[in-house]
Parts: sequence; structure tokens; C-alpha cells
Amino acid sequence: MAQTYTIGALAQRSGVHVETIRYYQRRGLVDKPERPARSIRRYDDDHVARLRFIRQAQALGFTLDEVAELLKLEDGTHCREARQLGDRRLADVRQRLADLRRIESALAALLARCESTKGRLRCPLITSLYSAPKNA
Amino acid sequence: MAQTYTIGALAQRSGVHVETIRYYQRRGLVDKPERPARSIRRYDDDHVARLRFIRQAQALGFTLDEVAELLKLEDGTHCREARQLGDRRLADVRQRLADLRRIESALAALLARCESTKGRLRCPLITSLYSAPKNA
DNA sequence: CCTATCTCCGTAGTCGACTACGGAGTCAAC
DNA sequence: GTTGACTCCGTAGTCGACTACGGAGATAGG
Repeated sequence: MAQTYTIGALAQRSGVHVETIRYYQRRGLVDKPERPARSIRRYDDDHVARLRFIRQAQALGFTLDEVAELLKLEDGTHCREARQLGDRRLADVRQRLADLRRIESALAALLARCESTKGRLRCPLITSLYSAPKNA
Repeated sequence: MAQTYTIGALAQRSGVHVETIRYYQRRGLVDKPERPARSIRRYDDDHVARLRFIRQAQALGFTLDEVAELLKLEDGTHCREARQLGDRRLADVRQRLADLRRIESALAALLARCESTKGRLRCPLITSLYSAPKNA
């Protein structure tokens, strides 16, 4: 017979904190197994897999609401819908990447000016912040 | 004599909402001019500059706490300290960039597999999320 | 002078993903 | 059979940067 775990053991196996699992249950991302009369709930490997799914999706930038959407497509027969969600996420990730790249170069440029201005009177970083936006 | 503005006019000039300016005042980022007896506060171009500074710094990824730090170095004579703050911010931005790049390629790869699997039974995006982490 | 539009001020709500708390019930080891 | 750890459950707090609300006083235009 398949292994069962207490919520604590499930937390250890999955690397997701107990309180976080309960939170996912409240959000409807993870089910609450029946509670045997006068005892505690038992979890199995399906729950471990479910938690891994959630963490994987999160690591790819999906919000928990989106993870819930993906879980509705769990049986793998709705590839088109899943792909749409993925496409939106990818577009968002690329947008954030573009923003961060601009920030990176603007900030690096400012700091480079700081480096090359040893001993001058006014710090270029500070004064630049008082000027009109360059590109960031 | 220099122009003065009501908070509403300041908001318009600076592009920062009235409520946000008040919020910055509460956080100590912007000062509250004396309130003339039985009248309302007046703001000037220094306040416009201050708000621009804050927005510039924010656009570079500084948190409001860090902006407060930067504002302590406002006179431009503490280049070393300012540069340290900037260095930390840049390191953070680069870390986030690296994370996002990993996410981008992992997600793009998953979606590409989706594209090339038309008509198959299981959606590769969904099944991948159930597997062990690849690289994201 | 009236009225519509500010301004002032404190407090509370929002978003997303948790994290903490507290008290009662349950389980496992000695 | 008791002690200490774990579970259950609901509610509330956290973080960061706002945004909203409400009521009273101030100001500008007609």
C-alpha cells in the first residue's frame, strides 16, 4: 500500500513549510484529505507531486492564481489553454527583463562616472538623480 | 520671488499624486513646509526637485528606505557612501537579471516543446511541471 | 456671498505570498 | 500514563508602496 504522511512529513518531503501547505489548502491549490474520526489527516505521494508542481510553476514566474489555472488543466488535455498561460507569462518575463536591462545599464553608467571622479566636489550619482531622466 | 505651489499644483508639476506626496512626508522623504496661520501649506521648486530625485532613484530600483539614505547624502560630498548604496543596488539588479534570464529560457523551452507537439496526448508544459526541476 | 474645488489629517484598506499565534486535541516514546 | 512534539483551525500580522475615505476648514471664480 502507498505511503502516507502527516502534514509535517509532507512538508519535509516536499520542502514546503507546513503553514504554507495549509495556506495552499485555503487557496484551494491543495486538497484536504478526509480526517479519520478522532485522528489526523494523512497525505500521500500525489500531494508531494502536487506541491512540486506548484513550486515549479512558481519558479517560472506564475502567480498562485495562475498556478490554480494550470492545475485545472492538470490532465494535460488542454495544451492550447496551458500554452496561452505560458505565453502570457513569458511576455511578462521578457518585459521585466527589458526593464531590468535598462536599469542595469543606467545604474552602471552612473557608478562608472562616480569611479572616475575621485576627489571632485559633487558626487555624480547624487547630482544625476536631480537631473532629468536619461534612459532608465 | 520664487514661485510657490499648493500641494495640488506640486503634484501636477512633479507628476506625483497628492496622496503619494503626503505619504512621502509621513515617511520623512519630503518636508512639510510651515503652515501659515489659518491657511494652507506652500511648496516651491526645491520640492519639485526633491520629488524628481525620489522618482529617479526609484526608477533605478532603490527602495524608499534607500532613497532616504541617498537623501542624507544630498549635498554630494559623500560620494563613497552613495557609491556603496549604488553598488549594492546594482548587484541586486544583476542578480534579478540572472534569475529572470534562467526563467526566460526555461519557460521558452517548455513552450517550444508545446508548439512542436501538436495533437499529442499530454501537454508537455503541464507534464514538465510535474517533473524534477530542469534549470529554472 | 455662495459654492465647487482644494487642502488637511489620521486611519484603514489593497496586493501577493506568506508567517505567526494561540489554544485544544492527538500521537509516539519512554 | 505522562510528557513533549505534532496537528488542527481560525484569525491576524508582515512587507513595500501606495490608495482610499471621511469630515472639517480654506480658497478661487462668478
